[in-house]
Amino acid sequence: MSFAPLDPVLHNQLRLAVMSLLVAVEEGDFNFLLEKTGATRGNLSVQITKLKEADYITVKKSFKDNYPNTLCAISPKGLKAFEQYVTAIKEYLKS
Amino acid sequence: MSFAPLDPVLHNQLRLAVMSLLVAVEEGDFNFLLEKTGATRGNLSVQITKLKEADYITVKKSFKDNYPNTLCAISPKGLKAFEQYVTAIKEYLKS
DNA sequence: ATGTATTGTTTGTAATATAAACTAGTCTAT
DNA sequence: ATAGACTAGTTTATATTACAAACAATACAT
Repeated sequence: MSFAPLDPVLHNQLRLAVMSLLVAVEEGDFNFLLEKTGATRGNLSVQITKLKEADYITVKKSFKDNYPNTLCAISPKGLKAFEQYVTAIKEYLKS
Repeated sequence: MSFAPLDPVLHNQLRLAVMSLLVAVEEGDFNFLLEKTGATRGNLSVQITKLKEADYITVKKSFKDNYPNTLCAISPKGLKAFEQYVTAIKEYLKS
């Protein structure tokens, strides 16, 4: 292979967008991610779960102004994976 | 959306690799792509078909040394799509 | 108490990815 | 000439994935 494999967890539009946002802000809640990504809630919920299962993000559930609030933050493992993904896909992009 | 949508035809590891190769070489046959990508023949066949159906590549079938030979080349539409994909995904990568 | 809004989760369907199995033909050695 | 191995792909079957619609649980408003 001339091409490094692309982490399947990250090679998804919405999950990659979420990770990109979390790398930048360090912490973001469900609505922040919802708004920034433009995703549906259902899809976002699923992809957050997948990122959490991969230990790429941490998810803290609490209440904010009486409403449930889901806080996401990137994990060290997630940051590393993101950086590796960036390196890997750049290989594909340089034409 | 802060993030431009990613062309689903290109947001696939093998198809992206094929396009990346074809952008560089302008013309490549099945075995060239097979070797460079490390894909299985079955998978490569399917993805070449999809790229052709999207009019991102042209496919010319002929015979070379008595064996069937499938020559792929990027199309103007494909080149444009590839460049747009590159632009779009870079948005996700700059953390 | 009834309706509407908020914040998510679960489920159902359709699309996708991939390797294994298959097809069609060619070369080699006997 | 034919059996066996090889080349060059294609088709298929299965498993996974993506995503939106439907659902749930609570909160707020009238």
